[in-house]
Amino acid sequence: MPELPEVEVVRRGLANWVVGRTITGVDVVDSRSIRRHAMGTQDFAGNLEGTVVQDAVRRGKFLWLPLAEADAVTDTNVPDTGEPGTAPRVALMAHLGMSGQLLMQGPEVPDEKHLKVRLRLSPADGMPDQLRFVDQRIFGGLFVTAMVPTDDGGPGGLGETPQQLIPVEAAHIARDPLDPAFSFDHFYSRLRKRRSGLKRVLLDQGIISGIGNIYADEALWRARLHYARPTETLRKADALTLIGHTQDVMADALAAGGTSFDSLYVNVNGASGYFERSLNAYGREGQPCLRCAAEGRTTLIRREQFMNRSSFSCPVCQRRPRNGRW
DNA sequence: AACGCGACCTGCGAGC
DNA sequence: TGCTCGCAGGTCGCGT
Repeated sequence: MPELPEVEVVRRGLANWVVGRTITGVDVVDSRSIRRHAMGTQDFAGNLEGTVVQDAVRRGKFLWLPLAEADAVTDTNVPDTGEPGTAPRVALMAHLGMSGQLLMQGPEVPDEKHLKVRLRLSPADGMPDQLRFVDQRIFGGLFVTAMVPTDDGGPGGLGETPQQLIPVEAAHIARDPLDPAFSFDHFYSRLRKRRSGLKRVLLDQGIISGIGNIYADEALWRARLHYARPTETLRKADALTLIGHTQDVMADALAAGGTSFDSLYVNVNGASGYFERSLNAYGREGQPCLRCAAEGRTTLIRREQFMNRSSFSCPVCQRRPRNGRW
């Protein structure tokens, strides 16, 4: 399932293959994949056809392509800017959800079983002319929306050009740990104002983005912290260590081309990731904690339900509180 | 404010 | 063999 490193891999692929090209046609094969586009299929296609892709930008797990010269946007998601004569800047937003893929394919490649949307692109030397959105579980999707000014300045995501605009639907998403504009102090102050469990905050995309269930467990394991640790007891040094580990684990995954568990996820060029072999906690229920093993203990990774999902951790390295004290 | 939960989906493996 | 059931996951929106 794509998390931040995988989405970044896709973003880079889009930057290479799609930026500068014109969208010449749109086939919506399954309208469920554009259900966040309130005005429906015709409006979706109409807003895309004839536009030029200007950039590929990411914030957390949201990914978007700013579009030049789109016709007037009629999407009701979009607030009126009130500026007469200036159409709002629009973007094609994408979220990969659980199983979404963006694939560059030539016309000779048969439609994928779970093909949902096909964008036809103007010809470009040596590049396939279709961008396909393929999604088995349909948690992801595409929609066209307007962009509004960011309130926190700085570059948006890891796009190569500074972004002053962000799609309204991504405006509530916090900076991610790989973002050059990520501020640890800002994150820590927000964390300390929360009265919640540590993992809950790690998964809250409004406080820190890009972390999903897998990397949350991995970072907590590396930092030797329990998922239910009350945020108000977390010292700054511990938080700093934790964030350092999220950055490490994501950077490792990015270097490896992204994680893939079940071959649902493929990057924009169609190559699977292979980082899953490096996981220390996630999915390792009943297997030895490798850190304990290195220290001569045999401890088995446990699985518990937390936030209605599985949490994997080491019962020795990542202790629960005793007498309520951490 | 914090949290739980249902809805949205499909495929897969376990159990009968 | 074929059925049902539970599970996997991210995000959003609603109820408490």
